[in-house]
Amino acid sequence: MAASSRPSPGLAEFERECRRRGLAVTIQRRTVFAELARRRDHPAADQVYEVVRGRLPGLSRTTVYRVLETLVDAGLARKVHHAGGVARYDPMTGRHHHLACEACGRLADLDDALVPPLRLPATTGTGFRIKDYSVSFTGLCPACAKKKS
Amino acid sequence: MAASSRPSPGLAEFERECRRRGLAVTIQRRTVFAELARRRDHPAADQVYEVVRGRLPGLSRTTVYRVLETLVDAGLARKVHHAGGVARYDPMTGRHHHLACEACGRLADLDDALVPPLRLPATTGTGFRIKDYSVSFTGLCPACAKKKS
DNA sequence: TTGTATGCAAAAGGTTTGCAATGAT
DNA sequence: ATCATTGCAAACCTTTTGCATACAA
Repeated sequence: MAASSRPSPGLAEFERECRRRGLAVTIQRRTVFAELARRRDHPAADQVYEVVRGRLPGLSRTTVYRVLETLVDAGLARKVHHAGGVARYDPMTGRHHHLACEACGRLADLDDALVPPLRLPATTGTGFRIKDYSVSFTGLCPACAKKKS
Repeated sequence: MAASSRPSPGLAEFERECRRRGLAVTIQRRTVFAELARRRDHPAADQVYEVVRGRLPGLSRTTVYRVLETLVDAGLARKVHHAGGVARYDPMTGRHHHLACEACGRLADLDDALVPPLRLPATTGTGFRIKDYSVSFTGLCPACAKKKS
């Protein structure tokens, strides 16, 4: 389906970016990155931890938090804050948008190609320098829409 | 300036809504509401607490959290989650958008009239039922833009 | 008077930090 | 060999919860 067609950066790009920044390519970083890149559901740090620890016994939760933060700093991931107060991570790709279910909090991606392009408001009167944008569509996910009808 | 022209619900509307829902109109609720309605910077619960306690000595932080949640349930405020992981509150009004500074986390409102209307993506292929949307413009606030140049 | 709302204190997440040990370069 | 990274445990911060008291209706 269109909303999940968005490509994510591969391991090759990950290693290149680490080297470029002088970051050690550790097994923890590689595995966390691979798991995040694979997913389309904006996992929270803890969700990544639960999966990756299966492959890396002895992995520390702290490390997952630190690696995710490192990925954000390196421009390989984004940190997003939606309902619930927990930070969620999004593999970095081009502009894309979100569908947020107001009933259950589920979050899905929406490809930019499906959203009519938006002219950036030229002058906001605030002196704000706009670089990009992202649209949050709110409504009901299929499961919750079904429940309500 | 245009971005701050958005009106917010007044005390009258607040009291009417409380009565309609059988909520007691307490001094705490009135004062927290008034403070939130006054502000355009999406304060966190703690920021509201720090101000309101000045007017209401003995006010409990817990109460501020509870009152804000009540306002959200009553449709008088919105809870928004942007950078930082702390919940921030927005006096409820019509559709509006946000300017988020990616350097300092500052958040400002942007009136819907300044953003070209967006046709909702009709079929997303996901079965999602879209009801509304909000655009987050990211970039640099005036202060941070200045620092970087 | 009756039941809701508040205040306090303690608990409950999620996330960060200090420090010694480990591992990548 | 050297410095960054990891793991552990404890600290931190925001938010929530239980319960007795106070207050609006």
